Amino acid sequence: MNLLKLNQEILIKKFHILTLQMAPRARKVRPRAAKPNEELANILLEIGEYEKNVNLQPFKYQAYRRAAQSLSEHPEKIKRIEDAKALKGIGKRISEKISEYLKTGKVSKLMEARKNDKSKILKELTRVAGVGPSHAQKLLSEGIKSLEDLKSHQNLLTHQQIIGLKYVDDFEQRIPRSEMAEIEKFLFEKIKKIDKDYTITLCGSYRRGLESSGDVDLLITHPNYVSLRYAEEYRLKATKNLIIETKKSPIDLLKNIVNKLSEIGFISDTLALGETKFMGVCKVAHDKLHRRIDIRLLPYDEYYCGVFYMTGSDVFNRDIRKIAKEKNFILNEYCLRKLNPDGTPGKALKVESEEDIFRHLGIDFIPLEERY
DNA sequence: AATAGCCAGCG
DNA sequence: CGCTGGC
Repeated sequence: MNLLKLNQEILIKKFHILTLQMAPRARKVRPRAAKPNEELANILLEIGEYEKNVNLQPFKYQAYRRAAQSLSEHPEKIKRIEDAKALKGIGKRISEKISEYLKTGKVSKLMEARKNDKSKILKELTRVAGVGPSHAQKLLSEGIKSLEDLKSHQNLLTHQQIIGLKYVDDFEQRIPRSEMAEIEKFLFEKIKKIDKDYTITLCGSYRRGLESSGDVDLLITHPNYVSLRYAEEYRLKATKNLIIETKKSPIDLLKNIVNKLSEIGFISDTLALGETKFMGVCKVAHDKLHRRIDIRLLPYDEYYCGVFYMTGSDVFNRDIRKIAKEKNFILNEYCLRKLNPDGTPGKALKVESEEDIFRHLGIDFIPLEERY
């Protein structure tokens, strides 16, 4: 009996009942404070989008987003500029905008951006999935001014963008929780039929219990696929039954699923398909819209760090990673490691559930519904 | 200096 | 191959 087999059996036993990580019931009451600064926050967000899409300034966009986030979380209406400056993420330039807003009720930079034709067109073009600020500028320079123009000049688009254009309207619609649950059930049944050892988890806001989601984010794993780190630690050798990450043997674990889901008509389009990541389009029933779906294959030993990370929220992830750092751990998408006195990371800790992450960090488990 | 890494497409 | 863009 080799070590691998033993390990696998233990893991499989342990994981079997958890194979489908059921998402929690929807939040009953979302503890939602009033948002007295929402208008201001939205103005900043809009300026941020302008910086990103028109001025190609993604970092300014991030800065505006952070500021907007601070403001919308702040429970009291900002009346004086000093109150705003005290919030995190609000520095000199942004507080100037807030000052102007407090005095006049508007921000001239935004007013100019709104009446700027170029920015209107770029905003319209970037509605297409796969068209970012850079492509949008290029399209504009070739005379494309609207989605209508794009429809008649598809030769200017990549395959991804053609699909994005085809479904622009669908992709802008949120996915109701009930439909997410239907998708989850469907995927579970179909994937288990391919191979019962697959573990699958629908992550993102759905897993946190929100009433709607932007897209479908599915993580999958299989005991036959482990990380290189894990293989080295247990001195595992790749075999026909064990695939080790980064060993250049083709991994079919994802493709098998994608092929099957395409065959039965659930997946309608493929945007990108590699060995570990699929991006595409799905539709769960005729009366439903087309939805963006990502499927990621993770090594078995890294699964729960991945699930934790992909469940978010991103703000929550940042907070937890900070706590980890304070306690001399380093947490990322793949693993949790204790830092040595010299600051280098030690061996990956065993993480076989999300609870393990909290346990290692010495903090109480934070329920899915509370991960803002 | 800013999240990170996968995939497509291009030269 | 390495780079860029998008997500």
